[in-house]
Amino acid sequence: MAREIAKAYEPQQIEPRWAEFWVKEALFKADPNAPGPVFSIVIPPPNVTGSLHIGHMLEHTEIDILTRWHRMRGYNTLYLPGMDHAGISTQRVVVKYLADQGINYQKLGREEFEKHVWKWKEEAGGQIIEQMKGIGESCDWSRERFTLSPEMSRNVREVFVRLYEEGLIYRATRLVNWCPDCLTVLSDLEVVHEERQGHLWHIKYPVVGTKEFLTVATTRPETMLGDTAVAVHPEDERYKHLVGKKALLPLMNREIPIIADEIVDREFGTGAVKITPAHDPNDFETGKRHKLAEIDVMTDDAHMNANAGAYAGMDRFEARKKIVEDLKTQGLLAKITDHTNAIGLCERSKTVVEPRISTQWFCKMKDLAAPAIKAVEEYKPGKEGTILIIPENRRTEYLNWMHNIRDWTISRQLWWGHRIPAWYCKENKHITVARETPAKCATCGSANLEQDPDVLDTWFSSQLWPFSTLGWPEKTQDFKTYYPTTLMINGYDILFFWVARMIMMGIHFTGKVPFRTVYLHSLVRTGSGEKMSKSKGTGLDPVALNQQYGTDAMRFCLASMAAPGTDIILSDDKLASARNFANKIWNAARFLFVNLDKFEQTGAKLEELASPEVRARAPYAVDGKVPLVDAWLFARLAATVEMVNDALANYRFHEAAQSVYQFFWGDFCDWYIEWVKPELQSVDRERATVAWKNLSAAFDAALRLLHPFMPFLTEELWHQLPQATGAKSIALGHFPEADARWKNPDALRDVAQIQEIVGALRNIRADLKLDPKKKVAAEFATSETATGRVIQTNQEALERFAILSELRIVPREQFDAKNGVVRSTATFDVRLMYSEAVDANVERTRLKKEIEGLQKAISSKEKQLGDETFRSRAPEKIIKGLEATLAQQKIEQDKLLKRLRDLDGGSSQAAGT
RNA sequence: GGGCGCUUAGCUCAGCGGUUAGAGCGUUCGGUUUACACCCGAAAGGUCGUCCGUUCGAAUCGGACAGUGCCCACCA
Repeated sequence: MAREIAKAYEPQQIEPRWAEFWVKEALFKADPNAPGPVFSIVIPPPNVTGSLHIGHMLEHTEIDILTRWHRMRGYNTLYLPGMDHAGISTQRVVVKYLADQGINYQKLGREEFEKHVWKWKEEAGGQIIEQMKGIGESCDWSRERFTLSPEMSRNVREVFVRLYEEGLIYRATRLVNWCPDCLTVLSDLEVVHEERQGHLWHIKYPVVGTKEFLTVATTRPETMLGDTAVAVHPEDERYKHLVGKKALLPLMNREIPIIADEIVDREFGTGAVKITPAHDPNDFETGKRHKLAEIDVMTDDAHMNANAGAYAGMDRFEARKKIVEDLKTQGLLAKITDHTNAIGLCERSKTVVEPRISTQWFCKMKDLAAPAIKAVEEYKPGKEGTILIIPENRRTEYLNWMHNIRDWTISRQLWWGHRIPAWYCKENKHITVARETPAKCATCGSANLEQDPDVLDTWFSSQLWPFSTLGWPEKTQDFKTYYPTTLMINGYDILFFWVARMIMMGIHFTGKVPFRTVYLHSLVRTGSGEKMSKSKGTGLDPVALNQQYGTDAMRFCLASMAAPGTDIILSDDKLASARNFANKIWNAARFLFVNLDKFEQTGAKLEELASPEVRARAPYAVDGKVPLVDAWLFARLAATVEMVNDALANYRFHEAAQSVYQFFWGDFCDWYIEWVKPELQSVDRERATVAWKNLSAAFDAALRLLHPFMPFLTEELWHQLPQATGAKSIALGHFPEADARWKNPDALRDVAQIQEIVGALRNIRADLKLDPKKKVAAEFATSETATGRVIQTNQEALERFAILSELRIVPREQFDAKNGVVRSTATFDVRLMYSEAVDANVERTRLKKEIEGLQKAISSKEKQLGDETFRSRAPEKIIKGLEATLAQQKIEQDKLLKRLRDLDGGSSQAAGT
């Protein structure tokens, strides 16, 4: 069969086929009863509204690399996919979607709206799952989960009720973060702070019964309408006489007390502060201490309400302007100064958050946090119940945050989400919290019940993800086998939102940590270092880039940049480089297949040359001896496998990627393939057969090594290798092992020596600008007998690589360093016998530079070795190493100096000047 | 206000106590070698931000400073 294979790798032609194949064949379906050690990972569920962005691409690449790698090494592997219902985000998206069609969601009513969201989810949502399938993630699609499915709802209610019964969930009236745009309360984490240039307005409050004014400074004049006191520091001499008196609140003409409280900072502003308990967290506390009234002056959507007198109905910022104007008119505005402060914005809508008094549900965190802190603090490798967080600095961040954790506002004034399982009786407002809708009030027995209209924070259900997706609270086989999960990979931006809470809930409800290791990956940033964002137009679309460069190239590129702890800046350059690598692999395969066709034409049976069994027995020998380059390649392969295994075990994706890149391109293509070309075409069929067997075995191993990084390309090419029946996918095959048979330090050393000699000769040729086709003779001498033998037995390859007409090996003492162009190292001398005029000046400059470099190295070593303290304190190994290198460098330098002298001696002749 | 990073070749970044500091891209030179110009060969290019310290030895550890980025934080 002649293999038709495109000249350049075209991922677009290939990827969809395998993506479909992997899904259709349910290739990655996990079996909890399968043998082997377990590797389980649950996906950080992407938002149902989302499409794949570059951050997912990185995260999923890392997850999928590790998943495929484990699976190929015989682990019982589960990669569980799913999505998050993403309360606020989704509700916002669908509200807008409806509004675009002229539908007001509030008029629709709750039930109708929910139906619309589900419908929207079926039609437009979940795009990301299709995209994940398209990029070939090796998930078990039969276990796909959704945080708002009936099973998850049951779990959420279970958890809520238990926490309520344990007193860890409670209802209270507090000052909370209110988003006037989303019309819901937010948790502290959902408020993002931003430094803004603002002002400090100094406002004069007349003191009742005197001619005095008390001037307060505020950043938010509009809230003064709700002031219920003015506070000064009890020790402040300036104001002591006013404490106990009353101030007349400007614009409202309401008398409010002047109180003393230690919270006031005498240094800040005027040292007097207006107290607005309903609109400021500090003031709220102060108000409680002094039993002040709380006057809310705003509506849900941040307009002034009836309590705001003349300003009622105005937007809060308009009101601010108007109030400042009015104060100015009345002569009560003392001054305005510049002031920068960090204001809180809603994470979703970027609206300025309004602190507001509200009755909400909270989760008490301190007790839940304690064991979760312990699990991380007491981490030791292999110690049950402890968790490793990588990188290290995130571990510290986690612990700091956990030690200072505060209660979590879990209710949301939304319709999309898990409805709070609490009912109130209309008569007495008693609370009944229950798993199933109750028939009557648990306290008074009233049947007149009304469910709490609110839903839970999205993260309340996501925090249950690692166990709720595996069948909890039932002890299913999945749960028994796959929980605790092995690993959690996600971005450090949701360490507190999600990871911390999963750890707390996992421990609390299952008695076990939810995962053994957390690896927090980098964020992908724009060229200017900002976090990529679609709204700012700074995002890169991975789907388009995958289309352009190929998913494998994208994966490889991200992996090769994913050094732990540093963020990634992606660029076209790097993607192109990865794409070139894919193409390189493709073309190496083409080379292989061309040979394969040639072999078939000779009547050979491919199965006898390269069936999996044949491949597994490589490397093959000629006359009882494995050819040097084959031994070398397999030794390099073993070393690479070890590096990759070690790197991936430590989440060092960039090192793993770099190793396979170097192996495939540098070792396999540049040296091995070039080396064996003549053997493959050898008329000696036996010789050619061995070369073919070793080549195809090496290629097969390389494909398997590459597979976790580049699944599509490797799957495609692997299927074109001669297969025994029943081999379904490379993904189910074995990852290469660093086989003891492959390890071969001698071969590594010998080929390195040859590479060095070839390098020296090529360097001469390039210096002389020799015609690359012109074959020239060379002379070689060495003091090492082993090297001499290696050169002799590999003379043909050496001549080919250095384009020599012949390579003469001479005894050391017969080596003529005076003619031609010479390169020397401590162990060998090599001379290109090129008689035409050599520019002596160029040669002299090169020699001088090299000698200078050597001299620097020699001097520093001599100095160090001459130092008695160094000799007495440095380890033996270092000293011996230094001495050995020094000796080599001296030999080399002597040779170079001698040549420089020779050159100077005959310079006028050679240079022709 | 606290905390955490980063500063290494023109660019983007690895390396994080030991011998002449690496990669990719870019640059220069030379190539139509029948797998690949998404290629092959060669080369140039760095006092590892500055200063001080620890050490026999520092790009690597500690401190200060200067730039730069991020996270946390209820001083109006």
